[in-house]
Amino acid sequence: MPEGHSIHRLASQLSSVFGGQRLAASSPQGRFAAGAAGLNGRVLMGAAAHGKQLFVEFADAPHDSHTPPIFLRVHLGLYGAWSFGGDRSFMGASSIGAPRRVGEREIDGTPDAAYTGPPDPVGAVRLRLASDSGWADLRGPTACEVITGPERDAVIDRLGPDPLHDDTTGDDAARFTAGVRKSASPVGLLLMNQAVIAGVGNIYRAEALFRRKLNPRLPGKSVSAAEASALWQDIGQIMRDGVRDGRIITTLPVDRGSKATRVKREDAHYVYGRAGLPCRRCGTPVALADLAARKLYWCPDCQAQ
DNA sequence: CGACAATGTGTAA
DNA sequence: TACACCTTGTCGA
Repeated sequence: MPEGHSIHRLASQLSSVFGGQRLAASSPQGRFAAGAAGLNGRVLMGAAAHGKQLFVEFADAPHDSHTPPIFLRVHLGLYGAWSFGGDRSFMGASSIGAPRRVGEREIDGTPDAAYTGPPDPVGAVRLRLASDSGWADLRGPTACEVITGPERDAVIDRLGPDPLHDDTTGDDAARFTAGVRKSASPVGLLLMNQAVIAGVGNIYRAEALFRRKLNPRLPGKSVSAAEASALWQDIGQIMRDGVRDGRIITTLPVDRGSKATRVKREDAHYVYGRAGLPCRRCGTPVALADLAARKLYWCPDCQAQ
């Protein structure tokens, strides 16, 4: 799926194109008809991400402080995606979510100079949001529901710290470090556990462990506090890069085959999706194994321990 | 056209 | 550990 960086981009996009506006909501596919009816005609107040969870806040009126807000909770799962279109105010990504091919960039949008309204829905559109100036279509989410504020808080409480949130006090880093070091589970599993760290998926898992030279099978309790902290910092850096770029690029320029400014798809990662290909650092073939029903990639030499 | 894989998670056994 | 979920694109027959 879209890992945490894509969900943060989505939250920004939804806030910037729909914030403060009264929206029409519908479910062309029909599977979210009741939920869409509950959102229809409400004002989108803002959107926020926690890990891979997206929360969109709706109010009855722009400055209504009497009626409690309601929240749309969306989890894209493995293949969910949003697409956008509209006039100049819809500049930015036109598609965020599951890519056509692994490593593909999220697609840049071109504004429609003479926007007259949303197109006929293509495929299975679970939810369509539309303002006077544009539209957003949601396809294939694992979760799509309307919930209350306390229900949203309960979802967030079950999640670990999100490395894309500001961590000015260091509390989040400390929570992550403690979560790793108290567990006998392999660190490669812990990074995929959203209660330990929210937003990391299979690509960031593989790439962060390579960059820190950590063996994915190393038990969490064997990771030093200093190394856990460095891992947290590095994940934060590569995920912030992902938010900026709209794609996951974890290689340093020195480790890429091409010197081109535009990073080629095949040069974007160290180990993810590179089973059998030579490691960019040492030339050893990248290994592949199944771990908890997910593909695990690592360099047996660079990540020997 | 069918089979299959894909940045994921929840449930049952 | 398996598979259900349920969407899209790709690849092979």
